[in-house]
Amino acid sequence: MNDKKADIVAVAKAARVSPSTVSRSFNHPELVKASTRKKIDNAVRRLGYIRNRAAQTIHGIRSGTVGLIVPTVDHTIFAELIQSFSESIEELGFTILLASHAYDLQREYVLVRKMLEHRVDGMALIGTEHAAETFGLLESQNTPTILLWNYSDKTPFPCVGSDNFKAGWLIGDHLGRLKHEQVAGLFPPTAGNDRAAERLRGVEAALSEFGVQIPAHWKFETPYSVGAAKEAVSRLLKQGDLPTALVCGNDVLAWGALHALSKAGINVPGDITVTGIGDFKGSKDFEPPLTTVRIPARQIGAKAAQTIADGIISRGAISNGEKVVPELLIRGTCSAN
Amino acid sequence: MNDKKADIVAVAKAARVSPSTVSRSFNHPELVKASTRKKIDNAVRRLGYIRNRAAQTIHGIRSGTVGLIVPTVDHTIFAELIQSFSESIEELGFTILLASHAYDLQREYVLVRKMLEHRVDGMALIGTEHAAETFGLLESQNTPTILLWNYSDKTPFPCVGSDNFKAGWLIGDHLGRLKHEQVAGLFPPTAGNDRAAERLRGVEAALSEFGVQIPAHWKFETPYSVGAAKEAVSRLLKQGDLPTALVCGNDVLAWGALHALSKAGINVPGDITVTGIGDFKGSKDFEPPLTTVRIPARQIGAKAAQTIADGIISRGAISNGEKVVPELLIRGTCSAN
DNA sequence: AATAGTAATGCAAATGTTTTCATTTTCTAG
DNA sequence: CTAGAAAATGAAAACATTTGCATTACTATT
Repeated sequence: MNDKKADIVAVAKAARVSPSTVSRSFNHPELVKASTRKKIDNAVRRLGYIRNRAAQTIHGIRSGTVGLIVPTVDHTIFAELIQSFSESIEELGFTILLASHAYDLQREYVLVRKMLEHRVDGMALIGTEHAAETFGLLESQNTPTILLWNYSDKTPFPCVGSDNFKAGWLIGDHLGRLKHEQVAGLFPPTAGNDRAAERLRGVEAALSEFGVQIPAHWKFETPYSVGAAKEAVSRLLKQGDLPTALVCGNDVLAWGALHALSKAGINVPGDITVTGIGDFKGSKDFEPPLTTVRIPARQIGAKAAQTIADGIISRGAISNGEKVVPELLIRGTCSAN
Repeated sequence: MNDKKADIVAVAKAARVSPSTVSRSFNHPELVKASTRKKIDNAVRRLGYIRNRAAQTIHGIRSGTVGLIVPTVDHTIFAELIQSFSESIEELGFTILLASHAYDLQREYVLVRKMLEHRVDGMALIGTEHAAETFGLLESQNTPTILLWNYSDKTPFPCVGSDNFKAGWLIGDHLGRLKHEQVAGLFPPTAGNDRAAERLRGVEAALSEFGVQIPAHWKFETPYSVGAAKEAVSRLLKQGDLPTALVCGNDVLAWGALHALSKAGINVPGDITVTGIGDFKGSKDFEPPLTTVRIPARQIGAKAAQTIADGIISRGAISNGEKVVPELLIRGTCSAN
């Protein structure tokens, strides 16, 4: 009986009104008499009718979706961001179309195209560095777009994010003040990752104000993983001489470093100072608690959702984004030299 | 010039063919002459035309989207799963619609409805426990649906997941063999979380075969977070007498426990044995490395994507799901009593 | 009781595609 | 060359909605 399709016209028939009235009763309920509305609601329930967004979208009505493309989901950084973005955007009545590009900006372009085919109402991308075609495409379709996580004012679309240079700088400056001169660095690959690149620049800039440099043999580039960081630090330890401080490009790398040091019986912060960036979940409760820079993912996600929703509703005219301020969190892994 | 909309008919006009031909050239290129195809491709490029999925979907053509609803994105467990599911499903030509319900099954129902409005081709949900209406809805629309992460054969839809009871059992059994008799437990809330509940049951079942029980004052229920676990274990330590083993419902809780013990100067595994479940990223490289049960998130995600895609393509007739076997990983945090 | 004004509804066109069927074009072979 | 087959294209209907405009049904006022 109900394994036939349930259109709006089936509903109309069942409620003994015209399809137009049914449609109106959904979209402009104030225009239809209460008693009629009740008849329609009953019919809807009886037939198990579910509205068809696709058929609405065709009329230039918003699709109610927002595209979100991240490098990967399973880095703590992004997971937290996605979660808060998703919560807020749902709250605002949209649904997320999600995809990941594994730091391949060409793949990102393809994904953006795909989302545009789905007629997303807006797009959110991570970072400020993207293929020129990606920007071009988004501009030509004038899709409200927002850049997350990093901040810059030289981008074609507004950003909601932190100043990653500043984040790195805070660490470098802190270490400088603590009189560290023998500093090692552990950073993720910077290709296709403007966030990491900026942080490293920031650290180095601040340190150089104190006349300190990270020597080449103490610069380690490792993938984003506890294991890789642990292994890299073990390598560093084998080199013999120990730096007095180890700067890590993000908290996950710092965790790995701390494990390696713990394994080697080296005391933190007694023998060596360690810092992270990001203040991921768990860093506060690490033992010892990790000194790091807070980049408030939840706040960025929520603000971004709000901004993009505004942009969608006001047809394209997106407000100016927001620069959220990174904050140095001094905890247990640092000591003066 | 191109700020007008770019339809298929605009393209047709520009290429001097009929809309039908343009459509065909996209969907059945073998039916249109190579030279014509080239003309069309040029026109497409010139006008910056992007296909409209919504308009296709209206014809009963697949929307190319799959809904994925998780309790939350920012738990390591789910992040890893989402990532691999997303990679695989993209590979197969679909895009994910993502939402989270924060362990509120009623909210989940609402989200499923919303996704059905978007005419997702399939749905993936976490766990086997869902609102009756949710199952009813999915059945009545006969949307290919798959249940992830947990496994059971009493569900209306196929599952791809692990036997969480077995996972818990492996831990309990291992501890029993190691002759532990004083066992404490640290578990997440089990309401709306069949996975956690099953694991706890499994642990207790295995222990009881050795005549061991977890006494009430050593049962701790804490939210999923390193901080909460750390705090709970600190409380346990204050109670005075120490168990010989501490079973944690998942690796994150185990991390928190290890930090608390480290802080208190209690040696693991010398003074106390600690176990996790899940084998999250980082557990292997913890110091000491965490004994846990591997539940292969990536494998589950990939298999699930494959299964749901098959189900979609073969119109509903979903194959039988898959039970992936949990595996005990004996690492550094356990010792015999 | 008639009229004006408003509230409620219906009709039909429009939205951007795909697809069936019919028609035209091209090719092959006799 | 031409018949016939095969290949390529086009016309029009269909898909599930929304909406502008026209119509009908009420309500209140005289």
